[in-house]
Amino acid sequence: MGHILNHTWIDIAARYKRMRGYNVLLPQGFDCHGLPTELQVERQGISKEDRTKFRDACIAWTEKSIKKMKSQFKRLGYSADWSREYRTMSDDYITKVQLSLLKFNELGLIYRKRHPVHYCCNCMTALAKAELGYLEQSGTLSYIKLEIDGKDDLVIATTRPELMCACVAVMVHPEDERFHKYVGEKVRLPIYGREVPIIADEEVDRDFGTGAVYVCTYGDEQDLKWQQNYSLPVISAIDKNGLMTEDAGKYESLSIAECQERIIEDLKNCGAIIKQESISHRVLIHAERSECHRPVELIPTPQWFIRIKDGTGEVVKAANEMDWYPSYMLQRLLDWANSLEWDWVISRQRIFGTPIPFWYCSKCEFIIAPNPRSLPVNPDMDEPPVGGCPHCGSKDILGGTDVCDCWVDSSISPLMASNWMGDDFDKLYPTSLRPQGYEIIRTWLFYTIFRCSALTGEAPFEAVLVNGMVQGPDGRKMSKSLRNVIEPEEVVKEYGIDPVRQWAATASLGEDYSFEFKETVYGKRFLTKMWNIARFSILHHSTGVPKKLSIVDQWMLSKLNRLVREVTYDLDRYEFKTLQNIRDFAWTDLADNYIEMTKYRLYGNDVELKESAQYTLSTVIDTILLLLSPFVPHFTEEVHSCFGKGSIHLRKWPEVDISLIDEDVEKGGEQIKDVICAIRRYKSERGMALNAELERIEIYAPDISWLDQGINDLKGTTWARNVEVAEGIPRTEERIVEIKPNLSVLGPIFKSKIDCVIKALNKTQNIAEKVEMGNITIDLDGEIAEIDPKAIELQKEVILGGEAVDVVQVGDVIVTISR
RNA sequence: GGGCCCGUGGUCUAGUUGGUUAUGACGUCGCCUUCACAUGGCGAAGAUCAUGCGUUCGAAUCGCAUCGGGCCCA
Repeated sequence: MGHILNHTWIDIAARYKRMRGYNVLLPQGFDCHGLPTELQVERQGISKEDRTKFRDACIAWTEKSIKKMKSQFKRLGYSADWSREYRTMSDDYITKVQLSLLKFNELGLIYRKRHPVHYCCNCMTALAKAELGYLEQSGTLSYIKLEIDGKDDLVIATTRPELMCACVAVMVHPEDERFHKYVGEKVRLPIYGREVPIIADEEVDRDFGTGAVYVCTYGDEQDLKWQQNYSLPVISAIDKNGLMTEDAGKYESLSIAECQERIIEDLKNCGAIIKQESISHRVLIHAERSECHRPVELIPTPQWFIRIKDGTGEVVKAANEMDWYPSYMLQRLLDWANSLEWDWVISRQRIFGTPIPFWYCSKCEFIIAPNPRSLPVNPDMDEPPVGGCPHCGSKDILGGTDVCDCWVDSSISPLMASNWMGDDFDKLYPTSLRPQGYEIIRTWLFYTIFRCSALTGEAPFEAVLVNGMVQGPDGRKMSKSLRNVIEPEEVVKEYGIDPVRQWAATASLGEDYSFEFKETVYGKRFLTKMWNIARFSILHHSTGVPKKLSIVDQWMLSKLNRLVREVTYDLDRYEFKTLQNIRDFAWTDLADNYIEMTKYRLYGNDVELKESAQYTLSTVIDTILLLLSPFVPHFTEEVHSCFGKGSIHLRKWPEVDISLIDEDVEKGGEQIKDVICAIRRYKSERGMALNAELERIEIYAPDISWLDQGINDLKGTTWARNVEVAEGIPRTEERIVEIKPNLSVLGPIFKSKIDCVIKALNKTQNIAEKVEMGNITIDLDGEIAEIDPKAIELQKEVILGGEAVDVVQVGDVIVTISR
């Protein structure tokens, strides 16, 4: 459903822009590489031993998924330029990704360095964060005494004494008075005899253990952070087989558990352990998407990096120059960019991905890039591009099995969509609009702006459109365990795709949105209603231009043009929920009011009146279909074909005719409509048929100029034999029940005295007369104040004057009805 | 712990340059076969606008705090 939301939005935008005369390129590609696919293939029982076979299985699985997604997009009516479809696993795409990395290397933005990865020694594999989980376990917390200068000592608490050999510092809290005097000193490690510094840092938890903690490379991610922040050395205690390294000294080659047992014994023997207690703590394990559930180690391994930290300034500048919908989403990117602490680790120890296209010298670590003409390359299989290291001459040139983080692929997709290195690139780049879920602003969007700007000198898009997450009908995140997952297929099967598109259109920018069946129910009902409106219109369709339009026609056309103006304004801002304005107009203004008010003309014999109604109705339905066509393309195409005008999707967006928008006309039409509605309601309340005849209605209003023009409409629509319109009030009495001061006018004038003003107005005698005379003065504790009569509205109540008529009141219009 | 966002009738939702009676849908209830439409029409009930304090003549709307939820990050 997330894809449906996102793709409906961009499709509406594309269709709208095409109608506005733009030559739109709507590309679609598929991001193929990544962990989920590998896990799917593993689940099929295909082993990673044979990397080529495993990769082929991933490709096959992905092709199947793409086929399914593509058919979903096509069913949606997604108007992509399929001839430009790209797939990140294709040779062509891989070539461009590798080329982009070659260029980054020329710019000096690529480097190789040891960096810890989460590693499962049981499965012998590096893990992504998505595969990790925490397990609450009981363990032993050991209090270990460390000597300072041979005279004083400091006690730390740890659950991992076996990592002692990798200890590079001891941390305390800067405000912890117990340790003030030690900060800057060094402690000596027992058994190893090495000295490490004592450092103060605010992130130390003073309440845990003794308030002093040792940093090992690496016990956990906090250790990593401290190691980086204080540029501490890195010592590896554990190898990929889960055995202690030579740095562990006499414990070398022992397993982690054996080492722990032995070192505790040795520490006890030398008196370094002063206390042990059992605690419950969280242990990082290989938990998600796996049955392994064994603890995970952080093991320093050579990784490839892109130097990104120094480039954040340019990303911030580019982001600031883009249009953001909604605007506040820019803040997320800026916040992330400005708080970036590390460079981007782009290598992954996986199989299904773009190979890192570099070799390196085993002696001097010099990075060796292939000739761009030889791309795509796979350093795992291909011969190195040189016989010896250009830097030190060593013949020992190594490739590797690392592949790229999948964001490396997708972060050049705007270049791929714009045919990078191709002949029309300058015409297509930068792209206009990027749709995006808010959850990957800090990854995809950030990397994309950075990479594309670095490669072309220009930001990849002019505007960013951010959507929220789709939630289940219960308002919670869709998840299999909550059993609230809705598949698009089941919804489409029941309601059709256009109601689903309507659901997507009414979501707010950047906000989470629940999928609800009632929305598609409403969407489908609207289409049924619209279908019937269209059917009615076809019966009365005419292409003739009338000599004269009635007040009701002018009212309708004014409201129609106002609608076109509003919808155009909204769509220019990607406010797709403006669909609701179109639906309200079609249902209420057009179907309930205009059509009902014109039936008497359409079925009548007066040719002139009939022609003007036919013309107006035809114009309105045609315009509404155009406005709806980006939202419900299948439905509008079908209806449009019934009018015999070819494809609606080749037509232009309606122009606003400002000359037809007239506030006075609208007020007049509204008054006629309100009277008619009141009489329909009157009939309904009394159980009368709407086409029941009435003997006579008399309409009284302060200003009858508009009602006078609508007298035929009033008569024809209410089925009254006689209609009279008169100024003033009928032979009834009216009483003022309430004075309604306009606070938005009087408030700013009188401010805190407004309460006194209202009281004084309520006390004023003959207020109705004074309002009509245009002269109101009130006494505010001796101070005389003048009030503008326009700021006062009188609420009147009509009292029957003894005659056998019913009275209906609409605003300041009074209608008497004789049955 | 940090950043951003959200909290409006039973459910979902519109509305934030402060201003008169808070929008609509779904659901509920009542009435109506009417010449496009019963997949419809007309009407009714239903809201302490999360809570508290503040700014203001006036707060769903602005500020602060609290509670609850989401996403990303640590």
